[in-house]
Amino acid sequence: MASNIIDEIIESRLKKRSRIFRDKEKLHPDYVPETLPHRENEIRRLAEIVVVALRGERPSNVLIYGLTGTGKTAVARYVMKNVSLKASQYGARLLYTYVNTRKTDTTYRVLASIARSTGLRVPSTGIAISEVYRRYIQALDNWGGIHIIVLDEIDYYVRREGDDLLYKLVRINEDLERARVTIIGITNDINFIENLDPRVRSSLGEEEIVFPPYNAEQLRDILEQRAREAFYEGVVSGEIISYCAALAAKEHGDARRALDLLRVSGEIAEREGAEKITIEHVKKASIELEVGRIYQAASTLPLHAKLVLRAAIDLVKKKNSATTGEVYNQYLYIAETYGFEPLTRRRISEILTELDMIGLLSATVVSRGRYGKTKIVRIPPELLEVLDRAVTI
DNA sequence: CTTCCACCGGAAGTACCGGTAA
DNA sequence: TTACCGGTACTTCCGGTGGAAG
Repeated sequence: MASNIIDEIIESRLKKRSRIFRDKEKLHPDYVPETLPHRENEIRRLAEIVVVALRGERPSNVLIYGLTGTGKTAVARYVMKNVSLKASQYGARLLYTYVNTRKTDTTYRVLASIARSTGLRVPSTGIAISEVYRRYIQALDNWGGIHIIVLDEIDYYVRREGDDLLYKLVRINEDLERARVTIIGITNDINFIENLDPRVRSSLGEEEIVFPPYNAEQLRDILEQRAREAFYEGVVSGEIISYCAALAAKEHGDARRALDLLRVSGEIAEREGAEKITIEHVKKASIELEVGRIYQAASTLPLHAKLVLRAAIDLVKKKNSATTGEVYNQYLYIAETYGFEPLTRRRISEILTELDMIGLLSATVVSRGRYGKTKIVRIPPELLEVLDRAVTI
C-alpha cells in the first residue's frame, strides 16, 4: 500500500526529467556566478586592495559589511578566485582560504581549516590550539608566500568565541619571517565592530567596504541572469522576474530572498506539472516562504507569549476577534489548566503589542465609547491554521 | 456637556541573568 | 572567588483617554 505511494512519487518525480529546472544549483545562495551585476564598484575596490599580492606585497586587511543578501560573500569569493587564478601567471606565491565561521564554529576548527589549506595535516582533535598555530606559522614561513584568509560571518563567531583568534591572526605577521597574512572579514552586523578590541578593530579595518542593499531594478537583473542558467528556455518570463524582484525589494533588497522565491516558484510549478512559471506560482511560493517564517517565529516564542497567542487563536477561531480583557481571561484559564503562574494584565497587554510587531496577529487600539478603550485582536485567516499547528503547549 | 467604561501605556521599582573587572 | 554593571522580564501604581450613553 505505502510502497505504491512511494513508487508513484518516484515515477512522477524522478523518472520524468524536469521540464522546469536545467540546473537548480544556480539558484542556490552559495553559488558564485560568472558575473555579479551591480557589484562592479565593490569588486573594483576589493580587487584594487588585493591585487598588490601579485607583486608580492601584503594587501591590507579588509572589513566588509552590509545586510544579508547584498552579495558580500559572492564578491569576496569572486575576487579571490580570479586573483588567485592570475597568481601563477605573475609568478606570485598566493594562497587563498575561505572559512565560514558560522559553519566552522569553534576556534580550533577555524584555525585547523586555515592550517590545512597550506597542505598541513591537522587532526580533527588531539593537539592543542597553540600547537596548530605553531605548525601553521612554520609551514607558512617555509613556503614564504602571501596567505589571504576570508573569514565570513565573523560577528557570529566573535559573539560565541570572543575575539582572541582575530587578535592573534591580525598580529600574526609579527611571528612570520618570510610569509605574510591578510585577513578579509565579512559581517552582517555593523554594531559588532563597536565592541571589538580596539586593536583588532583598527588593524582589521585597514580598509572597509560597505555593501548597500539592492533595489528592485538591480534585483531584476540578478534574477534574470540566474534564471537563464537555472531554468529551461521559456519557463520564466520577464514579467515573472520583475514580479519576484518587486516582492523581494519590499523586504530590504535581499538577493537571497529573491532567489529563494524564484526557486520555490519553480518547485511549485514542477510539482503541479506545469510547463512554465506563472504569477500564481510565485504567489504560492511567497505564501509558502512566509508560512515557514511564521511557523518558525511562532514555535520559538517564549512560554507566556505562546500562552497568550494560544488564547488569542482560540478566541479568534470562534469569534473572529477579541479584546485584551477576553484574551487575558482565556490566558488565565489556559495558564491554570497547565499549572503555570500567570502574569499580570499589564504585561499581557504588552505581549499582545509585541506579537503584533512580529506580525503574528494584529492588535489595534480602539475606543468603543461607553464600552471602554481596548485592543482588538485579530488574526488573518491564512495565518490561523499555521499558527494553530505552530503553537503547542 | 458630563460620565464612565475598559482598558492604555508611562514611570519606577524589583528580581534575575550573563558578562566583566578586580 | 566576589562585587558590580547593564540588560531584560516582569510587577505595582496610576494618570490618561475616545466616544457611546445619559
